[in-house]
Amino acid sequence: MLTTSQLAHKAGVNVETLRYYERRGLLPEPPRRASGYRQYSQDDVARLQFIKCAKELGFTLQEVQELLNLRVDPDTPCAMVKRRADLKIIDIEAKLQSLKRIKKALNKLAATCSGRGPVGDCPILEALGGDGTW
Amino acid sequence: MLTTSQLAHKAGVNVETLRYYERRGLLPEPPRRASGYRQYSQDDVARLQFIKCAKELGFTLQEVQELLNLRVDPDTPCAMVKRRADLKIIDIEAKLQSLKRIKKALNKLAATCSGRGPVGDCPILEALGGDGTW
DNA sequence: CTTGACTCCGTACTAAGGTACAGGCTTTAA
DNA sequence: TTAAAGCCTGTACCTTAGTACGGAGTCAAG
Repeated sequence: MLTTSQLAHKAGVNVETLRYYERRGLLPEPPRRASGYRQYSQDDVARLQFIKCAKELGFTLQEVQELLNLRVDPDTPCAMVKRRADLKIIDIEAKLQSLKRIKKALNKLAATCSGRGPVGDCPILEALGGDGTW
Repeated sequence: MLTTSQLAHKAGVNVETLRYYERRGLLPEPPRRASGYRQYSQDDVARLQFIKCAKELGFTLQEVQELLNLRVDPDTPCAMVKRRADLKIIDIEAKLQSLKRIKKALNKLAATCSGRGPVGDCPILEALGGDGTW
């Protein structure tokens, strides 16, 4: 069992952030001691790490919540859960493509750099291919 | 040559956002007509699309700016540019791994769903592998 | 040559995601 | 057993990334 500050430390977030996430519904309300102190589990650490990670990938807290809530339960028919998951996958696939493209562009830039070739005003945009179709 | 609103429309952003990005230094100050009206080029469209895209991948405007400013010029030695580019690449590589992991987890969830197997409280976290090591 | 749409600038406001108190109980280690 | 450290709630504040005005000048179609 972890205290608030222990969880915050393990997950690398601020103590206040925990309460904020709880209010937002991203963290389930943990059991309390008689004194009212919160008692967290290891699962909460994993959950927080997932949240942090997803946030860094550009998901809003709203979206993170949707990901965490994707579950098969009696109230949401199976097909609907699957459909939602599939939509998220498409979303993620698009992100993957964009990231790969930027990575490629950076590699190209690094290569150009070593090669001492002439470079324009904004190599990163040029390296992405000047067609401008994002 | 594009007017402010034409550029905004093409790039799918608000007119005010253009001025904001200019203030922040994300968009170069465009040439002006005698009247003071801004004159944008196609390059600006590409630049904006890149900004939009990078933002959706979780980069802050600050980071986007750093990406756009990665260039080989007399004031920044070649090796330094390369080093910065390489750091960004590492950053992006980490994002790619995380995204792939989430995608995999979603696929697993979708499969579980079809299979009608029993699921725990938070399938997405379970699908990620309960080790909690992010 | 006017009238409605567009643009300018400066400033103020918003929304999301936290962060920081204040005041008051608990725990714990000396 | 008491003082420091930790935790509780509620509320206020902060930063980032825009958005929305207001008042004034500009453009272009009729």
